[in-house]
Amino acid sequence: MAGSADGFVVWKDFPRGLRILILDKDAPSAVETKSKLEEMDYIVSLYHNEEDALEAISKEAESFHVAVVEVTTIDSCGSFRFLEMAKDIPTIVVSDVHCLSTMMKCIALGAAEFLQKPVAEDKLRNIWQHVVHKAFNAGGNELSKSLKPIKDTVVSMLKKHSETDEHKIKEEESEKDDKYGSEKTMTNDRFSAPSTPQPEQGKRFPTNGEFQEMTHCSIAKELPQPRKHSSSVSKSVGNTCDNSVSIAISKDVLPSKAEAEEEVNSVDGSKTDECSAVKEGFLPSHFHSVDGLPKNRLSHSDGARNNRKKMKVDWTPELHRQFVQAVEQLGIDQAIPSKIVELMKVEGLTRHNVASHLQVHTKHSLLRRKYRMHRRHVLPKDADRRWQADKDPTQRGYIPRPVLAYPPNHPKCGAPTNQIYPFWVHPNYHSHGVQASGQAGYTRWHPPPQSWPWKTYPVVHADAWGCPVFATQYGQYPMSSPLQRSLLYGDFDTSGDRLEMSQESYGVHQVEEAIDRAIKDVMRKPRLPLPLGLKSPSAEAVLAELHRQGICTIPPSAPSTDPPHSCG
DNA sequence: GTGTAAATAT
DNA sequence: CATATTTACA
Repeated sequence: MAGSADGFVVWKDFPRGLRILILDKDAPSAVETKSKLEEMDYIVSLYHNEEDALEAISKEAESFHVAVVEVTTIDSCGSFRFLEMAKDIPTIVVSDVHCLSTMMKCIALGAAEFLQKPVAEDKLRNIWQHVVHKAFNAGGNELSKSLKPIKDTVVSMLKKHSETDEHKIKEEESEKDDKYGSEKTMTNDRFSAPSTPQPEQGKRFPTNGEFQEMTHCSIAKELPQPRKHSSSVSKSVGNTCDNSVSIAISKDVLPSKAEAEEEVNSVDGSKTDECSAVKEGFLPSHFHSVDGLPKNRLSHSDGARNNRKKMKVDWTPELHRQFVQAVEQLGIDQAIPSKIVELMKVEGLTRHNVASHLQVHTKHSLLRRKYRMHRRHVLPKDADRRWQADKDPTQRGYIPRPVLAYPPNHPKCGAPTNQIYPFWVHPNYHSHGVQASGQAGYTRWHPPPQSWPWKTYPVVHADAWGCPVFATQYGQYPMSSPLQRSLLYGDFDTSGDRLEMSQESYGVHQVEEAIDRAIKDVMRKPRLPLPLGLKSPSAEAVLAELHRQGICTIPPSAPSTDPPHSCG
């Protein structure tokens, strides 16, 4: 059944046509198994004694892709012998024996899996997995001729695995789905072999208290039989809903070693889902360390569900990190989804994914929202152009921008910062805060009243947030680094990002974080009617929070609030 | 394509 | 129940 072209053979309808050898003395059950397998389009050869079986495989090593042998309490020697002799063929042992030691022995002898009889149809159906496994783990050198095409096929499928393949796969799936749905895999007993390396979303396996960066597959929950096995890499066949292309390999790796190994990789074309299968770098290495950027990986490897439904991106700290980096590199006014995606160079990650992420991590912060609003209204104008003009990507990827303000007291803010924006600085600020703190160089930036961001947010009503509290705060602190950075970092642990933000943005970061929290805090307590309420309480809360955070730079700008001047 | 808000899934 | 993601829209 294997499409026979030469060189790169692609197995059409892959599992179909796989040759299976059955060694079973128990005629009845063996015959039954045989017929079942044949129904599944496998080519089956049944042998009743190891002699014949061994002879068969010895004659032509390539004759079979998988072997299914029975082991009985009475006479298991033959089977054991077969196991020993047929190391080259993935062998599944089926048996009535529930003896752990026997099972172990079989496995030790090389059995790919030990299945209790009666063997569920699912197991049989997915028997091909062993072949694929073998194909990918045989170690490129000794890839038998029969395995080669399989590997090629799988790789091929994984590569494109886009629309095209899904069709075929889908067909098969559909027909299987039905069956799966009704047939409960009878888990024979607690000793039953590990079933299917289920594309199980590698729920993170905590690794030495460290971060876990493993493949995280996102699979739809439509798994017929959501069985969970933690076996990350195993030789087992079971029911996989996604036959064919989803080989999810989860590995427990130490973060540090991350570099050494390739991460998930995915098919680039597909926008909805990708497969991740990486092992020994067999898969097309879609990764490329990007300049500057740390190696990119899409941690959210995803079980490529046949149904190109939707996959969820697992924003692991790592991924997020990349995201942040991209954003900061782009600079605030260029940090748009599409560009971020590009920069991230994470395969499979879509613009949408990024957009969402961006949204969340920004929405999260009212500040950011304000910024956005602001940007939207202001940037398009000349102010924007001016900035754009200075654009100089060479500078560490940042786009230098006019310094608008310095935080009067913040130590870290003295350094020249290249990205300071006149964020949501309320007009009043200019008359109060600026003056007070002597921000001489503050650019004249008076956005038209209508463009004030917070007018849109009842919660952040101007009356409430009127510069006194927030605007002022912000006016005080320079956004020394891309705003995103701060905000984004605020959401995640920044432990590893210090490098980047060390000199200039650290303080800012804290400030923003503090403010962010304060806002959150306040908003959580809707004591007063939002439209006009927040004012006093919010100011207090914010200030308090700021203080608590050690931010002591509260300029004398808040008319309604007693401006705490400094603290420690 | 972008930015949001609403819907949903977790 | 809150958060995180996706989907739908402007």
